[in-house]
Amino acid sequence: MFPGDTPETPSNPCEAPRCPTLLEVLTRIGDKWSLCVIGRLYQGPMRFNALKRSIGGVSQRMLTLTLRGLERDGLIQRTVYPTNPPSVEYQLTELGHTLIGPVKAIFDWAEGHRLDIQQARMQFDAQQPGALQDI
Amino acid sequence: MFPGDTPETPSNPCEAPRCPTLLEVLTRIGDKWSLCVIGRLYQGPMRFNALKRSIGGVSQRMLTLTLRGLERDGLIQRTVYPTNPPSVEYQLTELGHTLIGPVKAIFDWAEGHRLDIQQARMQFDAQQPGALQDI
DNA sequence: CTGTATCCGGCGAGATACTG
DNA sequence: CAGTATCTCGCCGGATACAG
Repeated sequence: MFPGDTPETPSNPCEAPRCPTLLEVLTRIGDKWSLCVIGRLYQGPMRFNALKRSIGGVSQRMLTLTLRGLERDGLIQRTVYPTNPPSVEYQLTELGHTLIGPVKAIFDWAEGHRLDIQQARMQFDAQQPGALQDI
Repeated sequence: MFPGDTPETPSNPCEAPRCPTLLEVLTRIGDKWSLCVIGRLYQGPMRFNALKRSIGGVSQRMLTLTLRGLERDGLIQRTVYPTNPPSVEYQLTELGHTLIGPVKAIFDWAEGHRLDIQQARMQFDAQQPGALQDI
């Protein structure tokens, strides 16, 4: 990516540019809908429109793209039943299940420190002269 | 956010829409540069241009925006030394340090399963008829 | 050195219509 | 039901110029 970069193993857990994998994973699960999908499928297999209704607010297009991305990374499995009309079922793969733990760690951190973050934001915003109130 | 939504505590670790905090955190650390910054500051305080050079490939504008976002959330602290020319130092706050653990969990997962993901992608891409090779 | 201000191109994402 | 195709628009982010 950068000229002269050597693919050394990162000694730092956050050596992001040297480790595109982490960035890709975070980009995948950090987007608006992937976590919603994983959360829903965590409870069991689901069909396309059931997912769409369950999540709410997601467009057909974005749900399709999200599902394709997760499927491509091997996190969910897509099964087509050749009924009429056709039905398609999505479920977490084994790999997808292993992601739950780390995500939960982030989740717990976010829950545990949400007040700290809220307070930090309010304090920060209060110190800014003008042009704020985006939340 | 959605009509009829009740602010119940999520029993599912990934109930994202009900828990905007998680989404916000992931959006923050999931963006292209925040993790790079956190990774660099993990090793100690750093000045603006040192960060810029160290990360490489980041524009002044994006680095500034990234730092502002992290500062606003209370993850890093900005200290101005009134020298001439002025120097500004950034460092992780205590809150910022607590984020390292969960991020490392994701990092370890990404490292541990990168081959699985790579293989899943290749397999997925190989099954697609035409129009691929985006990597 | 450490930013802010401005311009602008590209793509992310919603809305809509159409297909098997 | 489960998608694909197309259009459109907003905003993200790079480049550049300027300021304290």
